[in-house]
Amino acid sequence: MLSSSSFPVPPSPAPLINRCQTISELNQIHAQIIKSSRSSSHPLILRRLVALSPSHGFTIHLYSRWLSSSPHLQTLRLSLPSVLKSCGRHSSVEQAKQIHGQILKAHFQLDPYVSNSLLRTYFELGEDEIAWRVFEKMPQRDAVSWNSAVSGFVRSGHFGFARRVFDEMPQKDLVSYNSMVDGLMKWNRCDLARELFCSMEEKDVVSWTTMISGYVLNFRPKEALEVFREMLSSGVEPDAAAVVNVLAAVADLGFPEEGKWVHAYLRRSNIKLNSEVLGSALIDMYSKCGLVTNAYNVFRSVCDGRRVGDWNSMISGLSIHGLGQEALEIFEEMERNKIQPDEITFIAILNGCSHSGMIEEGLYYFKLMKDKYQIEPRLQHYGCLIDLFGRAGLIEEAMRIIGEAMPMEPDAMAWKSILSSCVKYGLVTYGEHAATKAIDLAPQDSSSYVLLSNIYARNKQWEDVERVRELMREKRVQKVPGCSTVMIHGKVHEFIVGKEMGVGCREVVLSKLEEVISRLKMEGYEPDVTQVLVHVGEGEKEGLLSIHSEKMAVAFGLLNLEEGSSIHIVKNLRVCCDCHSFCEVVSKVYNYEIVLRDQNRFHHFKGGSCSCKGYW
DNA sequence: TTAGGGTTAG
Repeated sequence: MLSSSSFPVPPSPAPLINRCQTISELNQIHAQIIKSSRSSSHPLILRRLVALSPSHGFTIHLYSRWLSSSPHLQTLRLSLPSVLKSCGRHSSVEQAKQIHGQILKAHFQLDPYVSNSLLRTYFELGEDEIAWRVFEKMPQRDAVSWNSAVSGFVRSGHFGFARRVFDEMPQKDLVSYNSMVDGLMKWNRCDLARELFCSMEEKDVVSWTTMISGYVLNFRPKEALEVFREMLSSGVEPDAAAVVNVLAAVADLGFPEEGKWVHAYLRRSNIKLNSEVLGSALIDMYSKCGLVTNAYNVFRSVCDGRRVGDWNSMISGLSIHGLGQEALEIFEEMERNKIQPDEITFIAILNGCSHSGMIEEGLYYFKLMKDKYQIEPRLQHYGCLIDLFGRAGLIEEAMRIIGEAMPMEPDAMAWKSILSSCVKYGLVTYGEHAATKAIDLAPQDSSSYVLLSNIYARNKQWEDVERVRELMREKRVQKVPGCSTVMIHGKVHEFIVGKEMGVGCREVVLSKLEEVISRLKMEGYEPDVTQVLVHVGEGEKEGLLSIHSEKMAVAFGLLNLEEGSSIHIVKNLRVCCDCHSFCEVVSKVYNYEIVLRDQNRFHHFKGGSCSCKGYW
């Protein structure tokens, strides 16, 4: 450790302060500054302190100490934004109000620089009404004040107010437009956002990134990529934030071609690859596109092993590929390297355990999280435990988590997790109970109804199946149609249940499928006709089942790709049992590898078996 | 330097 005397304070200590990476480094410089009684450096110290995000208590302590030494007004003025920022970040409403009082006492409310910080802090604390009063009472509003009000209301979800402030603004600049476009996107109004964006005379990298992230947010990754291409041709150079969003769009789509191109673009660009979150975005993109080896290579080469997010992305990537053991090894390496795991790390770990059927390990890490790392398990962690037991068929243990172990009320997701395990193991009574709870909590979510009706159908309770259908009609719940996409020679083809394909395409695909199914039957494949929502004649049912979107995608792949190659499919819902065994047999009989990403995870079918080993 | 876009999550 360096002694404080080895840090002579230069004429301007700013560069030294900003270079501090740890609180103790900062403390040493602080000691020097106090000795040289250069109190004008206090605001810089405070700003760096907040950037290093220590405890809020420490920030307040330091600030109060300065306050009691009656600093110059200018010193106080420059310190206020940092202290307020800390209050906002640590949800300290009372402290913020106290500082508000001090501001009024010193008449700083006349100063937009100070009032704007106050405004932002109240929005961040969820105190919209106070924020609005501060805004209304401001004797002088500058561009920052107006823009803070717009973005404050956008963030808090009061879009109506954001629009009003935006419309009333005396002068709009780029920041105002970008905030408004962002608000429209967050409010799911892609069309209006696009319109406003197009009307802008000047667009900077933030404007383009706002559009890209907005489309990603609204589950429209294709449009996000189109905007990125437009951006490149318009001559605006992307930065790290832009690329992170583009990678998120590629990860959503699930086909790596575009992602590889973005990665190559990054290497050529001036963007620093190991900066901030780019590494974890790349890892995530490769894992979600099925290339977990590429993800691993990025993790080893691009990332420096210091950011918890990189580790989390890697663990989560291995987990969704069913590589639970490998995920645990990465976690152990993380512990050896003294990287502090966070709550996301444990969600990824627990998810990995549940996708690999590792019950003992899952329970061990759940305990480790609480005991060693003092991370209080949240709803999501309990959800993972429920999933862990449920997937393994241990429904009673899963129910015990809900009934006894967790201190909070289960959400719809927890009940749906129980429900889908009941479908898998044919447990009608538990399934009915879980479905009732899930529907209660999320009445518009069609999946609970569909799962319940599948349990009944499997048990041949056709009247109950009809009852569920009636309930759906009553509540106007629309079933989400299954959709599978497959990439053939660089072009994405989409198959949606109940939606017409291109002219002639349907006939070709269906006749191929028919041929495939009859060949598979000779190899022992028996279509499982129980997972159909509608009760119809046996022959008809088989027909309905055969058009699940992933089957069409497989048939299309067989038609267009050479034997021995890999068919890469992305599906929006969870794969059903029948399609799962269909893919298994296809991979053996036809000698194709099938890589299928469903709603939850990856299935790699090869030589008649699947990497998920039945855990999905 | 008080205002706008940023990864990992059952």
